[in-house]
Amino acid sequence: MSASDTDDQRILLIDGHAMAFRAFFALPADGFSDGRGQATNAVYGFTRMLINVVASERPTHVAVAFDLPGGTFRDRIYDQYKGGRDETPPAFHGQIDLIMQVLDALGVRWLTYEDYEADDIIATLATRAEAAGDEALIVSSDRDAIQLVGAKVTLLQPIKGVTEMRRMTPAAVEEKYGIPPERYPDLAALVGEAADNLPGVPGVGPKTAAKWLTQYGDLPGLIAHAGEIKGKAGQSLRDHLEDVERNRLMNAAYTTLDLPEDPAHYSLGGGDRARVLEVFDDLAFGDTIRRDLPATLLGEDPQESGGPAPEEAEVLAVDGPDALRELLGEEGGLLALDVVEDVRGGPLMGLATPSARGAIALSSLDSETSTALGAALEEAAEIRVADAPAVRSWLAENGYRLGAQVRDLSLESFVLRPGARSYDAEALASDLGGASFEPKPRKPAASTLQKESAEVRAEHIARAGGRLAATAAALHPAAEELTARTGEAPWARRILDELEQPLQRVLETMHERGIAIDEQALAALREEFEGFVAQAKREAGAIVGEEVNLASPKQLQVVLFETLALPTTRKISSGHSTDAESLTDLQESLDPESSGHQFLSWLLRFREMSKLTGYLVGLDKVVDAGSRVHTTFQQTAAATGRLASTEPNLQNIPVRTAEGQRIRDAFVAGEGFETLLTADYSQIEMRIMAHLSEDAGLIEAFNSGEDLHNFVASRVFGVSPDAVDPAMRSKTKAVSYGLAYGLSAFGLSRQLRISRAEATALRDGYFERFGGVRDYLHHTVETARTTGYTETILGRRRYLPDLTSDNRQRRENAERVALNSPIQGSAADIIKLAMLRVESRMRAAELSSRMLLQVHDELVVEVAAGELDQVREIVEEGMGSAYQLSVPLDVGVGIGRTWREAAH
DNA sequence: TCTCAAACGTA
DNA sequence: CGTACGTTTGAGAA
Repeated sequence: MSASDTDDQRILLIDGHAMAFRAFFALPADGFSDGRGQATNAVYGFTRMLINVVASERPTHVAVAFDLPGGTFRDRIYDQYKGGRDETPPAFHGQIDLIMQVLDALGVRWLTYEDYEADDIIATLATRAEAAGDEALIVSSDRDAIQLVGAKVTLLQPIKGVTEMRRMTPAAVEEKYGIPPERYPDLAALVGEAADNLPGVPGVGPKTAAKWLTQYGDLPGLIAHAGEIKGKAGQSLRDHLEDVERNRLMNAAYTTLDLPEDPAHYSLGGGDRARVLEVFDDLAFGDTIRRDLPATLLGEDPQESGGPAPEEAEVLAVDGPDALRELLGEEGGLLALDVVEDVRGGPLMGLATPSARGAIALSSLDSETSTALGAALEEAAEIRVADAPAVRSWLAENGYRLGAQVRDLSLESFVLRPGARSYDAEALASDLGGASFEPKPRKPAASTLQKESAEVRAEHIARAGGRLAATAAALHPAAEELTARTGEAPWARRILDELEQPLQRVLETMHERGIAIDEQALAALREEFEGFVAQAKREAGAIVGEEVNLASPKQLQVVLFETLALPTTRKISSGHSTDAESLTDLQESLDPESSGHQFLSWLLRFREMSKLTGYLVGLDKVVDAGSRVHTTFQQTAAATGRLASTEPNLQNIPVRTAEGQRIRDAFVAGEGFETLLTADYSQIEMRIMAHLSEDAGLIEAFNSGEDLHNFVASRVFGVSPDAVDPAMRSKTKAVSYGLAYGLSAFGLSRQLRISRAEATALRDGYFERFGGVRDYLHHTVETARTTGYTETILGRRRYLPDLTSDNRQRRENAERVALNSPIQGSAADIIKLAMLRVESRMRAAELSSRMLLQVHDELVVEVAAGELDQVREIVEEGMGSAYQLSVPLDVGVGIGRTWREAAH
C-alpha cells in the first residue's frame, strides 16, 4: 500500500457484544422478528448503528470484535469477574450469530480471540492504527475503552439507544473525568466497576480518585504514598489496596494479540448487495434499512461504477415521435419496460434500451407516437419485463400488445431462488440490476391531490416516470445477470423451459376465462348468511349485556376473561387466544347451561357465518359484467413451486362444512357450457412419499387396491385390514400426513389429543413398519444440510441456509421445511405438467371445453355440450400420466352443474 | 393511510 | 412444538 493511501485510513472498531446488547434493550424484542419466532431486534439495531456510523464517519476499514462464550484469562485471575450479571434474555439468543451473518454479507470482518475479550481485540487494533499514524474510531459502551483514546483514537460512546453517540477525544475525557485517557484505568481501579463486579475503594468516587491521581501522577505513585493520605478515604484506600491492584490488572487492555496484520484484511468493500438483501429478506427487515445501505459499506463506488446513478441518468420524456425515435435509437430490438397506473398521471411506462431510457405518459400520446410505440412493442426482438402477464394485461387495457419475444425475469429469478420477498420490477432492478431507489412515496390523500398545483403535480408525474425509466433500464443488467446464472444452472433452465414458461401462458388464459358465478344464488346465500351473523351478534350481545365487537379478539378477551371471568386459554403475544380451537376446548369445560357456554356458542356461530359471508362479499366485488370471476394465478408466490390464487383466492373456497359447500354451489358452468368437471389426484403427497422413499410397504399399499390409511393402519397396529377401526385409521392418517410436514411427537399428541408417550409409540410403530420412510426423511434433511438445498422430482430447488444455523428454532424450522418441500414441490411439479398436457390436448382436439382452475391437486374444467367423454378422457389421461412414479397416479373425476355437485 | 397480528379458509 | 398460501378485520403507528 502506498504512503498516500495510508494517509487517509480510518479504521472503525466496534464492540459487537456490547452494542448488540444495547440494541437489544433499546428496541422491543417482540417488535422485531423474522416471522419464524426468532427475535431480530438486536440484529436490526446493530445493523442500523453500523450503517449510521459508516455513513457519518466514512471509515475505510472496519472490524467488529466479539467475546467468545466461556471465560477469559481474567476469570482465572478473579473468579467473581463479571459475576452477578443477570441471565442473558432468551430472546437475545441467536442474535449474535445473525449479526455475524449480516457482517459476512456486508464484507465486514468480525473477530474473536480465545481467552481474551472484545476489548483486547479493539485495543490491539487501535494501538496498531495509532502506531501507523492512522485514525481509529471505537464504538463501545464499555468504559475500559476510554484508556485507548488518543490524538488519533476517538471513542464513540452510545448515549441513548445505539444511534446517539458521544465523541470522546482526549480533551473530552479530561473534561469529564479530570484526568487524561491513559490514566483512566487507574481511576477505574480506585472507583471500581459495578458492571464487571469489581468493587473499588469504598467512599472513593471519581472526583477523589482524579484528585489523588493528579497529585501523585499515577496509580503506582499513589500507592507508594498511600500512607500519607489523611482521613477516612485514606484509611479506606489502605484497607483495599489489594482490590485496587487486582482491578488495575483486570482493566488493562491487551494490545498485543496476534491478529491479521495486513490492513487490507479489514478494508471495506467486500460486500455483496444481493447477498445482503437476501439476508435482510431472511430477517424480514423492511425497506428503510435497505434503502439506507451506503454504497461505501458495500464497496460500491458510485463515482466509478459506470456513470451516474440510475435515477440521475437522463430520462427522455417521450412526448412525440421524435423523442420516441431518439429513445429507441438505431439498435431497435432489445427493450425493457415497467408500467404503473399512477394516481396523477394515469398509465405511465418506463421504456429502456440497453443505452437509453425514457418515460411515457400513455394518456397524452398523439396517435403517431402511439402507433410507433405499438409497433416497437410488437416487433421487438426481446422485451424484458417483470411479470409478463401483468404487463400484457395492463398494456391490453391501454390498447397495446406485446410481441412474442417477452422475457419474464421474475419467473427466472423465482426458479433460481424461490422464496424471496418480492420479484417485482423494482426488486429485480435493485437486487440484480444494480439500481437503487428512494423509498416509495406514500399514496396522497384525495384532498391533497385536489389542492396540488399544476407544477407540483407535473413534478410528481415526472418523478414517477423517472423511477419507471430507471427500473426499466436496470432490467437490462438484471437480465444479463439472470442469463449468466441460468447458464450455470441446467436444472433451472429445464424447469423454466419445460414447465414454468409454457405454463405462464396457460395461467394467463385461465385468468382470462374466469369461472361463472350464479349471482342470484350468491345474493340469496349472502342474505341468509348475513341474517345468521346478525342473529349471532344479537344473542351474544344479550348475554353479556354490553356492546362488543365480536370480530375484535382484543375486545373478546375482555369479555371472556374479565366480564365472564372464564378460565384463560393458551397464551399468545397479545394475551390469550380466542381462536376456534381454544374456544371449543374452553366451552367443553363449562356447564352447558352457563352464560359463558352460550356466549361461546354464539361467538363461534358468528365467526363461522361472518367468515362465509366474507367469501360472498369478496366474490361480489370481483364478479364481472358477464357474471364471471377471474382469479390470478401467481406463479412466483409459493417457495415450494405451488401456485397461489389471488383476487379472489379461489383455492380456499370452503368445502368442509355443509354451509361452506353451499358457496361452491354458486360456482357454475357458464353460458354455452353444459357442466363442470373436477378431477383430483388422490393422496398425491403420500404417493410421492412412496416414490421418493422407495419404501416397499408403502408402495405395496398403493398397489394393493386397499384403502391407503386402512392398509397402513393394519400394518402399524399389527391387525388384519378388516380389523382396523376408525380411530386407528384416523391416527395413522394423521401420522402419515404429519410426517410430510415434519410433525413432532409433541405436535402429534396435541393434534390427536393423546399422551406424549402414546404419540411417540405411534410414530415409532409407524417407522418400524415403514423403515424406508424414516430413512428417506432422515436422508432428505442430511443431504439438504450438505448441499444447502432440497430438490423435487423435476430438480426444482429450494435453498435452506438455516439448516446449519446454530439457532435451534431456526434450524428445526428449516428441517421441517426440508421434509415438506420435496413432497409438496413434487406434487406441484406433477400437476403443472398435467396442466400443460390437458391444455394442449384440449386445444389440439379443438374442443370448446376449457380448464378454469387449479387447486393444488385438483383441476376444474368447464365442459361444452357433447364434449364430456372426450374431456374426461383427456383430463384423466393427462393427469394420470403426467409423471411416472413408482406407484400409480390415481385420478378421481366428478361431473356436475356446480362446483359442489362436481365433487365426487 | 399503512402495517401488523390474529383468525381461518384451502391443499 | 406440522408445510404451503391469501384475505379480512381491528388496532395502533405514522
